[in-house]
Amino acid sequence: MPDIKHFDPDTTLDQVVRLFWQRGAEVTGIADVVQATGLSRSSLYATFGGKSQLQAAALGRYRERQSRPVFEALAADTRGVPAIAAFFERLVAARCSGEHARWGCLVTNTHATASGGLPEIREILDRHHDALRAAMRAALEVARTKGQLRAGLKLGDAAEALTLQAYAVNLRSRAGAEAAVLLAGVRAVLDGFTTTEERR
Amino acid sequence: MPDIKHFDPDTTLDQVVRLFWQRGAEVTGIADVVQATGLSRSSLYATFGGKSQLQAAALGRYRERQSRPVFEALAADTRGVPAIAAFFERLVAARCSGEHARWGCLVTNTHATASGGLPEIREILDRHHDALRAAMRAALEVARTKGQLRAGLKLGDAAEALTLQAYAVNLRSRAGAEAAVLLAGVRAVLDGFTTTEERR
DNA sequence: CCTATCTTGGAATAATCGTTCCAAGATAGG
DNA sequence: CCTATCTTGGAACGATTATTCCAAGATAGG
Repeated sequence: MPDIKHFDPDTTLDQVVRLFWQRGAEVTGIADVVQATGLSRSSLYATFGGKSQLQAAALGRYRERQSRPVFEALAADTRGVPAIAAFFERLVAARCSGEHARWGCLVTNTHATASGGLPEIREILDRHHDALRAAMRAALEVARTKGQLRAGLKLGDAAEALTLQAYAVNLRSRAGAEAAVLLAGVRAVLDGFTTTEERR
Repeated sequence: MPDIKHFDPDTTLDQVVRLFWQRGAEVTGIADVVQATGLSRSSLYATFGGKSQLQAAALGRYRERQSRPVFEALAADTRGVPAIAAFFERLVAARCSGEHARWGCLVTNTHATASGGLPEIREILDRHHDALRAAMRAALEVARTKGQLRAGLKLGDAAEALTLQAYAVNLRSRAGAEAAVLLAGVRAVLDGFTTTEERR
């Protein structure tokens, strides 16, 4: 009997992600969302609830669409250290050029905002962190079996270090850092983890 | 002939720094500043100008009071690698415990906000980055003369990597990361830069 | 076609945003 | 003490904030 939605909530959420990602969720008003999506306040609130819920939904969508594919690609890449290197090369490229250049990472940005203090949001941040560290560790474990890693390296600590490095790349890229500089920093960390003959 | 200020702009700016640092500058309103400092809007605007200028002033004050002493201590510490280790130990301690626990770093946080896009602010961010990297490099150069660093390590790249690592520590600490985890990550990076016998 | 039920557009809400303005108060040189 | 000049308190500004509400529109089962 009832009416159905006159829009697609999925594509709407994608538009919201772009908005929050580029400008920042805190400074993006509902009016901006209304204008960008073209739909009315009623539909917006009926579908997503308040702004904080919209923010959480956008963050989840970002992880799903942007982060997860890359994390899975890293975990599935069986090359070891070159897999990690490739991850960072693609990361730096995405952060410094293309349509999302200078946008940083929505998850990373959220860490620094007031919304990052909300328990609901912080749980997402932690899940994101665990996911990236796990993918890093998986790649490192492959690297170890291939003898690419220096003796005595703790894989958990190394995975944490590389994950932190990724955050910093996201952060500095937003301020306009050069790709070559970021890549050189990452490479220095990675080289420190590998055996001498494995570096290139 | 004229009247003089009935308050001390210096202590006022310190209070503003605390406010912007803890809560975030974007979500902190002028009303909050008025309440925290106890002075009126008139005095605030007459002394500091608008909010964006107040933000820039607070950022500069933060660098002066919080960052500079620590950076100088790092650059002046002649122990080499232990100096860098000590820097990070104090950093993690300051970020995870004490009165500023979970506040992160005002400069790091600003990277992720919309204000970080303003040319005036971005220049401060870049100066901060250069200052920390220079201090790191100075410590690394001492370390090299002491034979603490592994052969082939590029000091500039290593300094950049450590600087990035510091940003990430600031970021993750705000989301409640554990000190031990952060320290283990940092230590992994640093160990990768040092000679085998120098690690501990 | 009718009607129950949802959706939609858009007005209206109260609160808060950064900023401005002015009269009243305070100060120090003459 | 007087007065020129700055500072201060606080009201007021229009714009924007997130959110609510309701009548009008749209849909699909009966």
